[in-house]
Amino acid sequence: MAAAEIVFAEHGFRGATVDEIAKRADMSKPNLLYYYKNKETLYRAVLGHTLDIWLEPLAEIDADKDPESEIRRYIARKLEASRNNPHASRIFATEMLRGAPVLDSYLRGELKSLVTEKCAVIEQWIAAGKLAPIDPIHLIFMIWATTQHYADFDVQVKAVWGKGALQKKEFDRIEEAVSDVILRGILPRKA
Amino acid sequence: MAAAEIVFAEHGFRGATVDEIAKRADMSKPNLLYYYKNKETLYRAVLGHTLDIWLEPLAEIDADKDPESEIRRYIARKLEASRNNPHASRIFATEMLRGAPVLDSYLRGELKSLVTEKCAVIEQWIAAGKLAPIDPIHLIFMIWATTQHYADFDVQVKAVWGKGALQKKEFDRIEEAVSDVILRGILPRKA
DNA sequence: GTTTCCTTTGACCAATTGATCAATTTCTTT
DNA sequence: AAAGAAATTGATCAATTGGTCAAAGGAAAC
Repeated sequence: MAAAEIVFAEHGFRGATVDEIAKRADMSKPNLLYYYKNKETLYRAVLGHTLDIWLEPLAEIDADKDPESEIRRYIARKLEASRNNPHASRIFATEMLRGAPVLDSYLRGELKSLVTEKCAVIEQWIAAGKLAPIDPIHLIFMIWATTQHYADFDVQVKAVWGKGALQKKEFDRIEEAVSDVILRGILPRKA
Repeated sequence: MAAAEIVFAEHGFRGATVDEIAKRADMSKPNLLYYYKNKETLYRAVLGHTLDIWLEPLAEIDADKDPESEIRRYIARKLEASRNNPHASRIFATEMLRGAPVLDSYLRGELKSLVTEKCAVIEQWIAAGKLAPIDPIHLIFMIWATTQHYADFDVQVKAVWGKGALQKKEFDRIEEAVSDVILRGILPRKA
């Protein structure tokens, strides 16, 4: 699974080869296909693991708590997930790039309902004057985009930022910078 | 080229097949290879086209003008590029995902210098009290991430937002939402 | 020790892949 | 219309692909 994650993340479903995955897992190709009957089964297994990581943090947002801490925590969690599991993030990206043939129903179903639900929470916060009047869905997209960027475009970030591998230290700076801009952007101005 | 863009965008370099590109361009495979001697040459040609679109908007940021209009315009331009050329955006993404073997030197060279230059501009604005003290590079990353998200994760956006194809109307709403949050996030508060 | 079941693999298969080539068609130039 | 250049393709190649299979290896049960 770990080997498959790496290869699928780098080359997408079609670009990945069963042989490369097998070699990376130090086993023969037939042996790999003994546990997963074909490439797609393996892909779906990996993708399933990916989804859990992806979905979890959003579900935790609590309407009863205060928006600043909730959103700050959400951004932190998302960045943490990107750091701890960059391959999962990238596999998700390749799946989206090819039009999400496998995840399509998940997107329209589970994910959409969860997002709708959390959008309502944000609207509630806005109505209570705790947030500036923004479009909730784009706020969510912004957080997704930004946090995933550091995993998916890791090479670009490293090259342009001039850092080597991004360590916890770098991610802490990222978290601070991202949270600050977004929260300043959505919290109502003091009277 | 247009056909190649589509196929490379969907499946990445390794996942794309010369045959599929040829068929999409209504020509035979040998005929395609008559103009581009191999798959990689074709890929590099497409990628070159991509880069122009990618780099251009950033270069336009002008230190002498006011940050609000400059950044608003940059976001608008980036979103426009994502809308007009979603495949370019996606090809760039697949290239990053596989570790940028082709673009690596570009990232460390041309792109890095341009970013460094524009970071200095932003620092200048901050020093002049025209912007809140933020980390310029993360602001740039945020803008890149967010604007590209709507092209690269198009399926996800459509599925979750519940829209069909994203038209100009949708992109106008996106532009407004994104610009508002980011600008509120970085402009200094009125005294 | 031997039988049974799970695991592993080398050899192999058909299909697909990127790429070549000779032969043909189409277009340009005269 | 003839000659030459450019464009196009069917046939073909070796290599790689996803996947199968029969046989061998290893661990647990008896």
